Amino acid sequence: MKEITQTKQTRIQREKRLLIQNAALEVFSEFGLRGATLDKIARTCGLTKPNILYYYASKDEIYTEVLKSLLEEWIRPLKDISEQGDPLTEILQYVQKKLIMSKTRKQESKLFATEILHGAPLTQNILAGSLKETVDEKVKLFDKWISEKKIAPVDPYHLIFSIWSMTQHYADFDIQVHSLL
Amino acid sequence: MKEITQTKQTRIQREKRLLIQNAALEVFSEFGLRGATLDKIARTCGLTKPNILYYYASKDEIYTEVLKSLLEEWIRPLKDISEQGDPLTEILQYVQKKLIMSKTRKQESKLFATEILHGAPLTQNILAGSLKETVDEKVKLFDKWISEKKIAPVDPYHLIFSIWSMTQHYADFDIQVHSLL
DNA sequence: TATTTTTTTGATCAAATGGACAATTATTTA
DNA sequence: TAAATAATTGTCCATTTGATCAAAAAAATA
Repeated sequence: MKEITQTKQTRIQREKRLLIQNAALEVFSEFGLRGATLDKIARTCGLTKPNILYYYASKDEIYTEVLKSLLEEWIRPLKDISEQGDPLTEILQYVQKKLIMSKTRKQESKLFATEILHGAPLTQNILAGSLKETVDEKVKLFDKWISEKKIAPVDPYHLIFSIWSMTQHYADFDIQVHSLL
Repeated sequence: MKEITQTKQTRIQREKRLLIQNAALEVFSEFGLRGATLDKIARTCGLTKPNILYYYASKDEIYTEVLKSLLEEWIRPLKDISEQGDPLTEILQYVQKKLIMSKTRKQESKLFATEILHGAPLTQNILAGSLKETVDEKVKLFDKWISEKKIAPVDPYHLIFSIWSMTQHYADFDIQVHSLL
């Protein structure tokens, strides 16, 4: 199991990697990248530290993987944005979906928030990397809407980014916001 | 300089402590509590590590101190809230002031954001500790307004907390929000 | 200026931590 | 079932890092 580029994963590999990812999400979201330790992750998922490093080359690789699947999940509802619909309605619908996700997935939300607060270099890498194709399609659509003056002229990446951060925020401070208004 | 409870500080102590605090704010806001190292703080302010530990007992103490002065600064405009004025107007005025602070003090803003994301146990300690008296007065006023049904029945601490987090958020995502709207 | 006090630093320590590796065990596959 | 492959773990290592301390240097004080 040296090559990650292997096409086939064994059953055990799938299971254990998922186990590690879940534990890592929990630990990273609570302690941050630097505060999280391999020992904590290991303890959380009931594996040994070397065993974890058998599945992932490094702590950073685990973090990247977790963040990647987080972004993949968050990008998924983006696909539903339709060129046919009204731009504002379509975007608001996406916001709505994202809002629900933020509420039900607090840990992911928190991890992402920490990430953007620290400059989010990793997020941008992933967006420009493995998720590029997925995002590019909608970015084009946003650009089209912009050129047609249907929405304000913003960097589409920033637009997606903003939606994420804003919905995340409302989710995090859900209770306070509600009790206030 | 063993006793921190000393009433008199020397000129050097005042200078160096401030120097350390500024460096610490910079490093903590960029790397977080656990990501920040004494070496980084030392390098940033041009002192040696043991020298820093001559002024502060521990890394945690530096962090607490930085957060404390941050909270002190943020609480200051709270005092201007007047019992005579209209509750909503008064609170909104405070929000306005806080918003300006968030914009001009990005580092503090970021540090606080990281803090609340991680549950903010330290913030609550400080609020309930050394800043208690300062806050208590306004908390009473909020409670009064609540009993008079002039504002919604919320925990006043939560109210202050909410204002901080919300204004901080708008400050952090200033550019995106502006380009969006 | 002599003495005392404060400040600074080089050397060092212990604990934590990411990671390596060989040996062992479990699982697949032929 | 035997051989090969995959998975697991105990042990160990190097580095980082928070913290200590005694000795030296600087500053304040008498």
